[in-house]
Amino acid sequence: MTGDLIRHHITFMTPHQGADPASPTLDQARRQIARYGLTADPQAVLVAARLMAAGARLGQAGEVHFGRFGLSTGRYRLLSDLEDHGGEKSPSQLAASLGVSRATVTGLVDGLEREGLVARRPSTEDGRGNVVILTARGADKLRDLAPEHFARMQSLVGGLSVEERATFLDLLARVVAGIDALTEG
Amino acid sequence: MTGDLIRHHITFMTPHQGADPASPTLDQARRQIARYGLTADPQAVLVAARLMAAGARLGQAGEVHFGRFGLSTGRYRLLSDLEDHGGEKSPSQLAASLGVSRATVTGLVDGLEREGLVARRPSTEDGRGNVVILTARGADKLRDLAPEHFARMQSLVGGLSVEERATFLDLLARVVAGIDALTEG
DNA sequence: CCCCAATAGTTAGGCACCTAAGCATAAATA
DNA sequence: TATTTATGCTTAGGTGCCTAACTATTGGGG
Repeated sequence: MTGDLIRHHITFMTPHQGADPASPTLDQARRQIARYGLTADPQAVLVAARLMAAGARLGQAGEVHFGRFGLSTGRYRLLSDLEDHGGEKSPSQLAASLGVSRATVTGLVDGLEREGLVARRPSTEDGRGNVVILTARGADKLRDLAPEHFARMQSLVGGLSVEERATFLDLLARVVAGIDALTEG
Repeated sequence: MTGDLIRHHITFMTPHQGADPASPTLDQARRQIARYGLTADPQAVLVAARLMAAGARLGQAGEVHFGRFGLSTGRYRLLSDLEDHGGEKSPSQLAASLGVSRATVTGLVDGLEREGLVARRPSTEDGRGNVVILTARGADKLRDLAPEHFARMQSLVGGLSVEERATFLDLLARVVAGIDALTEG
């Protein structure tokens, strides 16, 4: 029962057909810019808006995807990161490599521990530290979901050729580099 | 990375130089695929993983961005959508155009109403319905944040030329179309 | 040697998002 | 017309993410 707490997310998400509600149009961008007499480039604004919308949709789809396995994106990433590092890591290290706060790691580990996929052990080196370890059940879970997981990841970008994927990867990296520009200043 | 919301815990991250924590590498993808003897294309998996990571980072950066104005991404989108439709719309319509559940709209409107940026009025046509209206304060808020908002949106994609942005927009749209493939089946 | 700053982890409070269940009212049907 | 079904919105409960504050331990400087 506890394992299904996340699963219920997958029932919803009626795939919107036709006009994507969360996908802004060039006209919208133009109108919004014109409304206040600004000089921004509508195309640039459109790309940024579409990107943010895509990110949100992708995030939700990711939750649905991992929900199939009784996991969430965050829990999967933690499990996977643990596996990549010999199945043992401190919460602080996990927070750093996952790019989330330590408080978030506490919550993720709480959930995974309830499911028996990881366990906490006191650190032998640091009296204040813990070590999160991947249990046999956790390793099994990763092994079981791997085939479907990777197949679906592939299908996500299946609409692009190898060359297009390379291009996309390059452009995406440069946009990601621009994220700081969005928050700085 | 994403900004001030997360920046602080980077400061106490182990002075680990190197790769962006939340950005997977090709080697990681290869290793994960090899671990279970799968046949997935590492490049495709990498692109998908990077995209999801980018989406998450972008979402967080967006929260930082809108946080500057005392808003959140969801609240801004609701306000903006309202403005685009004459400043008046029902919660159901808002939910549809924002691509979120009606329950989420209830929460967003609750918050915006507390701030005085929107107001609820009973519908004159449907006894069970409400109408959410943009208040003068809400319109002011949108006007005030517009210059900085659009400037930052532009700077997000400032690293790309006009042609590259067009290419990116096209590729992004095709990946978005592949999102359904991720959840279907 | 002791005190205090830095660090590890958790807890508390907040927002956004979800599903499911609860009301109220409207529309459709018997 | 009366009953059933559908729709509009809210509420309850759950998850992930955050910041800030709190506890415990480590370790450096007076």
